[in-house]
This record gives sequence, structure tokens and C-alpha cells, in this order.
Amino acid sequence: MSEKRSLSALPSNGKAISISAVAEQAGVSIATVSRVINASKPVSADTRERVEAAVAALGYRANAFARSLTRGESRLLLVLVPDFANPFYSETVKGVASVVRRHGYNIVLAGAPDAQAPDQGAPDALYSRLVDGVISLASFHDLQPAMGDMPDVPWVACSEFVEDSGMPHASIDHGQAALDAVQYLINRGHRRIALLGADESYLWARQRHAGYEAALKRAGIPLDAHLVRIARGTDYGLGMEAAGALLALESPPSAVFAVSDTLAIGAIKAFRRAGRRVPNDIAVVGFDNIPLAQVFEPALTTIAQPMFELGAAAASLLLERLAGGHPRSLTLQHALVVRESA
Amino acid sequence: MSEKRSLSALPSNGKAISISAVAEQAGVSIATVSRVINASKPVSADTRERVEAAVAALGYRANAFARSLTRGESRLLLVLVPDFANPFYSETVKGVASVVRRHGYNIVLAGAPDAQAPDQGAPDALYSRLVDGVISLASFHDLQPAMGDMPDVPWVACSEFVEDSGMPHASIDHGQAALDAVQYLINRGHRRIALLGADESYLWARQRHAGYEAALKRAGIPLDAHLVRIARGTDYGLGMEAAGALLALESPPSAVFAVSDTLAIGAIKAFRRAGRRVPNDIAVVGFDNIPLAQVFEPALTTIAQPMFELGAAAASLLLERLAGGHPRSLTLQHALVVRESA
DNA sequence: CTGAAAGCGCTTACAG
DNA sequence: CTGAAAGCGCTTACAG
Repeated sequence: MSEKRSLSALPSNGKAISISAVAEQAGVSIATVSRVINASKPVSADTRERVEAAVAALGYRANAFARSLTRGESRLLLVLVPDFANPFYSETVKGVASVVRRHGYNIVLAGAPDAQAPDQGAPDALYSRLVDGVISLASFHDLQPAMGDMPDVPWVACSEFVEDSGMPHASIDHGQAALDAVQYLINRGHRRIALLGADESYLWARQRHAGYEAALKRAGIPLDAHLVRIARGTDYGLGMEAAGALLALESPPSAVFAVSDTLAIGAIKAFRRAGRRVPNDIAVVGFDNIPLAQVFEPALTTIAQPMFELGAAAASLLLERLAGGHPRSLTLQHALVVRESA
Repeated sequence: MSEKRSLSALPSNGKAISISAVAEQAGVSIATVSRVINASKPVSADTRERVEAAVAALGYRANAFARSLTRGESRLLLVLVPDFANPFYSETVKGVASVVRRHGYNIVLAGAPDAQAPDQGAPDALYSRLVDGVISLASFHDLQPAMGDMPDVPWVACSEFVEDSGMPHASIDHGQAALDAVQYLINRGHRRIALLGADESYLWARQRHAGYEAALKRAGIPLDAHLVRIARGTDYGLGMEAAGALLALESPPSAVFAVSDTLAIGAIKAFRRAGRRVPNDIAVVGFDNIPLAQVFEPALTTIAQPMFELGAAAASLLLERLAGGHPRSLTLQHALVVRESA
């Protein structure tokens, strides 16, 4: 038993070793090997030992394709994420990964098809029934063209979903959260409050926008279209741009509600470049509470989303469905975190 | 042809449709269906049309497992990433995704096994020969226990690798980059320069540490162990902690070289909390040039790594190997970007 | 408890 | 150009 041999799952011929090799080595049938490695049926202690020894000696691992083909499941879950660069998504994916892993599943990550790169089409993994289920953080607007002939795979939406569609999802109440944020600004005496929105193909962007308007209306503050800037995405740079436009207004806002922390940070950057102090000259409230929010200066006043828990909840919901449970949705709690920026 | 039917890849019985259903519908053998969907052999125009019509009508997609089982490849690549939260990794993964997708591959993302959670073991996907290859950003130290009986899958390391091992990798020259950073500080007149290091199970952390020492030595500045703080990771919080310790020194540094931007940002936060001005009281140089580096205030002076290109290069290297090419490594260029923090 | 055999859904020589 | 059949590596009734 050379060191080399025990270090490799491959026999000298270079071919991966299969169940029949194990069976041969142990002097049993492949059915028996299957039974011991899966503990699916009783096997005599003696036989089991022989098989286990052979498995160990050969370094055998069941072939994932053959197994999935016969079992009809892959234990692979697709996670659709629109933008790796926004920490909101990475934190959420962490939550997904944490629960999914505990149940023996792996994650296939795919950037969501995106208006910017429409040629991508929907991820092939989806069509080819590679995955047992999907968790999507993507805009269904972007997914729409692809959804037509989507195979019937269990699906749960996370944070972003389709309203009144019965689509199972884990999310906060985006509208209420936005309302809370803007109400806070109103309570602090602001009346000229701008909205720094994001791509409204996202429901969360539309709902936060609606929450902004609802807060203003409730306070009897007339809406002013000039105070609404919708960015194409959530990059810092887009936040800077939009903030610049706000500053150029005849009568600029005294506060801005940004629908994402990254946008808020970009805006603050632009304000400071223009010589404005935050929050003294202009207050900024963000959304998400990414890790950076408390490190950035000024530290962000923001709506905290339970990012990790959102991902974990979506994963649990999907796992439930996979186990035969009924589709279910979960609304998690948000919270306003007051720090320095407003 | 009901709307419902055309929207689903499933026939009314709920079972996914297979190649034999298509063959039946088109009145040909499954071999012929296979030939037209793969364009693997000439098929008469007439037959092809019938098959294509059947495929379209049924919404047929080849089963990924059966295909992988017979073809012996999955077109799935594993990407091992240590920490989703560090933007360096997300940017790099973007680069990987961009080239990989163009070649018809999908990515399976796995958090690398990690000292913090040793129970995870190595990703199962690896063992079960699910993936055709792997791109690792993880520490091989952490992977070590798992690497023993790793199947013989093509492997390329990205940024983090094993020195003098012949392991194919895409990386910058970490040592030289660190030397450049520290030399810059020396040129600006600093002599008490601290190192804010990271988990030294990473080669990049060790090499940047070595570059720091080399620069000091070359300038005839004696090393001072008190000025070296090694953080367990790269979270903002760890940077703050380490910086706090530096401040508590009898004679604190006038400059610090942090081996990651996130650490640098955490350090700056701590310095400012303690009432220090950056760079006036203490200069800080970071490493990576994450998107935030130019937005943070003060904007970070840092070593720019071509993150996207690093990922793309690693992907290309892996694709080359998969296509039968020889293992190859690539060293990409770094650059010192001078902004405000030093 | 154990084995021979069918079957999962493909691809690919082998004949014709 | 086309089809019947073998084979990829498993799991799981069906017998014994």
C-alpha cells in the first residue's frame, strides 16, 4: 500500500474507480457495496467491514452523476445573484450557504441575467435540471424572458419577489421599512427629502419608492419629482452621480433617503466633495446595514435588513419544499439604526 | 398546443420529458435526436426539422446528469472562496465568471473549509467528481487535511498558491508589491512603519509580510516586533482591533502598511475614533484597491491588484488545461495608487 | 442478508 | 443518413 496509492482516488490506469472495482475487491456484488455506502439496507457486519476496507483502500467516492441520475436529485441548489459587488448579496449568500450546507446541499452560483448583458440568457443549469431547487435574489423582470419555458423546479425568492403571485419568499416589508426611514427624517424636521432610488425593475426598489411617497403624503409634504433620482444600479459611482444631480437643483434637499447603503455612501462622498457636511448640511439615510455602514464616516443611519437570516430563511423555505412541504413565505423584521449620517 | 403546455418542460404526468419522448414524437430513434441536438453528425434536413419541431413542442432539454455521465464531463467548475465578505473575492469571482461563462461552463461556489469551522471538511463536490476543475482562492493550509485523497481534478490557484510547488496559478508578486508600498512610505520620510498583517496560513500574507521586512532592511531601518500585528482575518473589525493595539504602544508608528484594504479601512476608523488624523498624524497604505478604496474618506493609498483580471486569468489557465494544454502560471502587474491616506 | 437484473437518460461506436 | 445496442455508474425492486 504505497503512499501514492492511498493519496489518490485513481488507480494506476488513470480512470476513476467505480463501484464495481470496490465490489470486486471486496468480493461482493455492487448492490451490496451500494447498501453499505448508503446504509440503505442491513448488511452483515463481516461483509460491511470488507466493503469498508475496500472503499478505504481504493479511496472510492460515488460518482455524482450516476447517483443523481438514479436518485433523481443532485443536492445542488442554484442561487441567482444580481451583483456580487454589493455586500448585501454576499451576506445573504452566506446565510443561504450556512443552512444549505448543514443539509448536505451544495450551491451553484449564477449571476442573474441582467439587462446590461442580455445575451447571457438564463443559466443553463436551470434548464438542464441540474439543480434541485433555486433561490433567487434577482429581478423577475430580468428573468421574465427566461421564465417562459422554465422547468418546474422548486423556487424561492429572497428579498426580491413578485407581489401577490403566491411565490414563496423570504423578505422584509420594504415599503414599511422605507416609510420608517423617511418618517425618521420628517421627525427630525426635514421637509425637502430626496429619494435616491435604484433600478425599478426590482420590486424592492418600487416598494421602497412607494414607502417614501407614503411617508411624505402622510406628513402632508407635497411630492416633488425633482427630488427623485433613480440610479441604474447600486454602485458607489451611481450614488455619486445621482447625488451630484440633487446638488445641482435650484433648491436642493436637506435630506436624502437612499434605497441602499452603497448608494448612500456614494452620495455622501459626492456631498463631501462638494463641500457639504453630512449630516449638518444634508442628512442621509441608507438601507441594508452592510458591515461597512458602521465603519464608514460618517457612520450610516440606515434600515437594517437581517441579511444573513434572510438568506437562511430562504434556504429553509426551499428545503421545506424539497422535503414535500407546502410553499410558504416569511417576512422578517427590519429596524432603523440611528448612527451619524442623519 | 395550449399555452400551458408550451410554458412547461413537463408533460401532464409531471415527469420531465426525455430524449425518447422527443424521438417518439418525431418518429426517429433517440440516436438521431442526440445527433441533431448536439450537431454531432450529419442528419438530413427533413429529419432535423422534425426533431427540432418536437424538441420545441415538448420544451425538451437534455438531462444534465445523463449527459455528464456519458460524456465524462460536467462543464461545472468549482470556485473555492475563503470569504464572501471581502470585495477582493467578489471582484475576482466576477472575472472568473466572465470567462468561464463564455465557454459554456457554470460555477459551483463553495466557501473554503476554514480554521474557524473545521467540521466542514472539503467540499463534497470535489470528491464526488462533480466538477471538471477547480479554481481556488483558499489557503492550502486549510485545505491540507482534505487534499490527501483529493481526486485528480485539474486545479489552478488564484492569488493564493503554494510556492515552488509547480502549482499553476495566477497571481501578482505579493512580495514586490508590499515592498513597493513600504518603500513609498519610507520615501515619504516614515521610519516607524507598522505592519497590519493577516492570517499567515495564507502565502500572500506571508509574502507581503516578507516584502515589508525587505523594504525596511533595505532602508537600514531595524525591525521592531512591536510594530507587527497579525489579524486573524480581514474584517473591518479586526483592522480596528489591531490598530488600537498599535496606538497603545509606547512609541506608536507614524505609518502603517495594511495587507488588505478592509483592514486598512478598519484601522483608519480606529485611528480617527482615537482622534488621530490620517494621514497627518498617521499614514495608512492598503492593499487590493477594492471599489471602496476611492470612495472611503480619506481615499485609500493602496496597491492595486487587477482583481477581475486575476480571476479571468485563473479561469483561462484552467480552461487551457481542460483543453489538454500544459499547466501554466501567470504573474500579473500590480501598481501603487496614491490617494489621500498616505 | 445477498445477488442478478432492470432502469435512470444520455452518447457513441458499429452496422447497414 | 439512420437505427439497434452497448455502456456510463449508480440504485432499487424482485427473488431467494
